[in-house]
Amino acid sequence: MPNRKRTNAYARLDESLLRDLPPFSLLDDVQIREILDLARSRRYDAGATIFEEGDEAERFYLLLDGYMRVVRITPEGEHVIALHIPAGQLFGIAKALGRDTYPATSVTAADSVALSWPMRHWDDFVAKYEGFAAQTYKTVGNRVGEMNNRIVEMATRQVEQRIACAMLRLINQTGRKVENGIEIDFPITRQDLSEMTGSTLHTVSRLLSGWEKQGIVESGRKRITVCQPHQLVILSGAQV
Amino acid sequence: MPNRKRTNAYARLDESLLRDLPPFSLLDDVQIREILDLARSRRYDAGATIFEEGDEAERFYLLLDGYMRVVRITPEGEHVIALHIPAGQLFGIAKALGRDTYPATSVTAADSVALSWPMRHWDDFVAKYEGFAAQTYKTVGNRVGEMNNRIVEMATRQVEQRIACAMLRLINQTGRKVENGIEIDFPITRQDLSEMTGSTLHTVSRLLSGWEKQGIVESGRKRITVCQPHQLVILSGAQV
DNA sequence: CATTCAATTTGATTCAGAACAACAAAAAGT
DNA sequence: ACTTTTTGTTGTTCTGAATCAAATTGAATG
Repeated sequence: MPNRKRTNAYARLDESLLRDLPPFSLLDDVQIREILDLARSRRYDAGATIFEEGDEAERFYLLLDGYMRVVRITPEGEHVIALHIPAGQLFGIAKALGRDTYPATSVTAADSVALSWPMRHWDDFVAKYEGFAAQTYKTVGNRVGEMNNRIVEMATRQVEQRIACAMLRLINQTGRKVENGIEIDFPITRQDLSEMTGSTLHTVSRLLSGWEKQGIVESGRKRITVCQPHQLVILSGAQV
Repeated sequence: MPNRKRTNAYARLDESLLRDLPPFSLLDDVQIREILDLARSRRYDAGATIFEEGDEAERFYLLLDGYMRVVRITPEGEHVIALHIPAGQLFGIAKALGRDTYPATSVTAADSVALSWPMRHWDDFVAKYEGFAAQTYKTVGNRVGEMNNRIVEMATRQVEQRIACAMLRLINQTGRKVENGIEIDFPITRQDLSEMTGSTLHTVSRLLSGWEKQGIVESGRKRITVCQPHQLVILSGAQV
């Protein structure tokens, strides 16, 4: 059963929220106010499903805080994490792909806050706001690039390298500097990592144990700290 | 060394070439003439490289005839076929992804003819021609969808299923009805199939031999005919 | 027609990593 | 405090598919 728990947000909607985000970076305060007035803000608990693959694409979203993952589920029920979306990015932008339904499921990986707009405003936004379309192309382009890399990776690298790549991507996107290295800034399980790499939690667990012995990482429950990023880069076969 | 052989085209540029293609389907003959006058037409031998990953994205293309593949090459020199592009579609549309360089290499899989335009016309086209932008989004969206499927496939299916999927995709896109089944309408090697599925030519060869014994396919040098598409669907685990 | 080269087949061997299995430990409920 | 559930570890087995190694077939070339 889909997990759709949500909490209403009490976040104060302030112009400064959007001013520095790429999609709206070229707008003046009046325009930003205009956009904010159309937006709905919501808080989502970690693990909440925002929309599911195949749903009518009714709204598009901007992740203000937290972390999202784009998941696809096979007929057999296996989960594949296609992509991670860090705060500040748009998601659920089906219209930008010429689609009327969401092509994948969106699940929060951490407690998150997102703005959203009815999809009917999409064309207006594209037409009206300087650079919005261009930024959207770029976002889509980057994601296409990432997916492309994933395909190459899956086709040519073995599990250890793929997991190293996945972890490097995560610490690049959400790494938080801590005492003994860089920590992935949201709860992440071995299972998650296996769903990002097309492996099994067992294999991931073994690999992490090995890396821990070598002092490359330090991990606990739903928590991974990379102590020697450089070693991971070497293991990954570079070219992240 | 990149293989860049080309032959100049003598194809007669006729309005009817574009009239029925999605990107230009809503235009009148005057507009189409306009577009054609800006286009360059060229013929490419099978195996020709049209542009390479990382090249300055100087032109965008429309494949009129033939078949293209989008290839990525790893530092180790392994080839991964990311995508096939059938006649009638745009390619090399870096601008649509907000990029200034091509994100992958384009190689013809068969003798082909393509129109192309300088990239500086891109924004004009988007602004000027009704539906061009929308169709572009759709094209991009479809490719994103395909890539997404590839990722899921690689993460969850084993080689036999992946190869079955790849072949089904090919016969859907370019299948030509022949006496005893549907033939892939361009020269394709075991190696090609392995580069589409992240496998090896040996494994592909064995699998095809097996399928041939079962009467599912019939193959020769650079040639594959699917006699029982339905069986392939079953093998693929459906969900192509 | 002989030669060369590319594509394919097939066998033998090896091994990465999945699958299976059991247990441990932490967290969350009751 | 006790049970249940979730998450993680680790051992063992087994197999799919890569790798290694030849041989064969067919097309292209001079």
